[in-house]
Amino acid sequence: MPELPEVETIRRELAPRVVGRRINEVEIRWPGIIARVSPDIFRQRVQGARVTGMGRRGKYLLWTLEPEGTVIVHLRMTGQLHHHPSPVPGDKHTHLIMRLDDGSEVHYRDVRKFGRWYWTSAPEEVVGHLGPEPLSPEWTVEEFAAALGRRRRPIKALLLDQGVVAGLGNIYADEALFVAGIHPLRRGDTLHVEEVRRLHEAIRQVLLEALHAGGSTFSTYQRPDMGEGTYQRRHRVFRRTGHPCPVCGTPIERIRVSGRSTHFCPHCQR
DNA sequence: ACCACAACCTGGCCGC
DNA sequence: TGCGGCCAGGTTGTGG
Repeated sequence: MPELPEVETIRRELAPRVVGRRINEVEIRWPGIIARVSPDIFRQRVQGARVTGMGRRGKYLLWTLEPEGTVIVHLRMTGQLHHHPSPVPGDKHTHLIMRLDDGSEVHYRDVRKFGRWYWTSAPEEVVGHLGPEPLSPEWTVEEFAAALGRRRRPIKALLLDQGVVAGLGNIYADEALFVAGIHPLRRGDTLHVEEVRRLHEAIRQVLLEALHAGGSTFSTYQRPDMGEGTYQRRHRVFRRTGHPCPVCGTPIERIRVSGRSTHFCPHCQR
């Protein structure tokens, strides 16, 4: 489940291989992954364009094209991007192949086909609903507090709301709440200033730690060079139900919050 | 405005 | 061994 650290890792590995290259051909094997425009239009707009930059907003990867437009990719649950120096056939889960002008290929694999590819001349129409970037210095405690202060939903649900802050998913929401010592069912509007400050810092800390580890690798996430992230080894609570809390030893509990499995320490997160 | 839940998909796992 | 059913979780859409 690629979240911000995984998408940023992918961006860093893919960009040097792709930026500056011309996209000679786009092969779409599963048209359902193309959103907003028809697969034919997508192919027309992308084929022949040159990639001049690769950026990220939240969990979205943005490829800037010349002469016009932006390709935006969201990997959702199981999407993977791989770069191959020379042509390979792909497998039954390979749904899109880009052939570049140096003979290399970018392959998109997605077992569950939830991921989406966009072409747009107005990226804000796709990513404009996103809240601030948590690793940007412009994301302040004050802004975070303002986004939480009026909300009655559980803090776990608010962290997963991409309009509150962009890029957190189930893993890093649970990890950040643990580091901040906040119970996932606390209502947003009941957090004290000090707790908001701790959570703001915890979010940045776990995202940066994960980024330095190359993200978390489960069966469904791989880096473009086929390497693996290692942050899953350092998860404190996520998918560690019954294991001892790394701080106090109390068994980690699992509950459902807003329909999502949620892991926490009942002693450290009251 | 708020919330719950289904839908999108498939593979892995569990129990029988 | 095989089969049915459930679960995983990001996002959108629907309905209460």
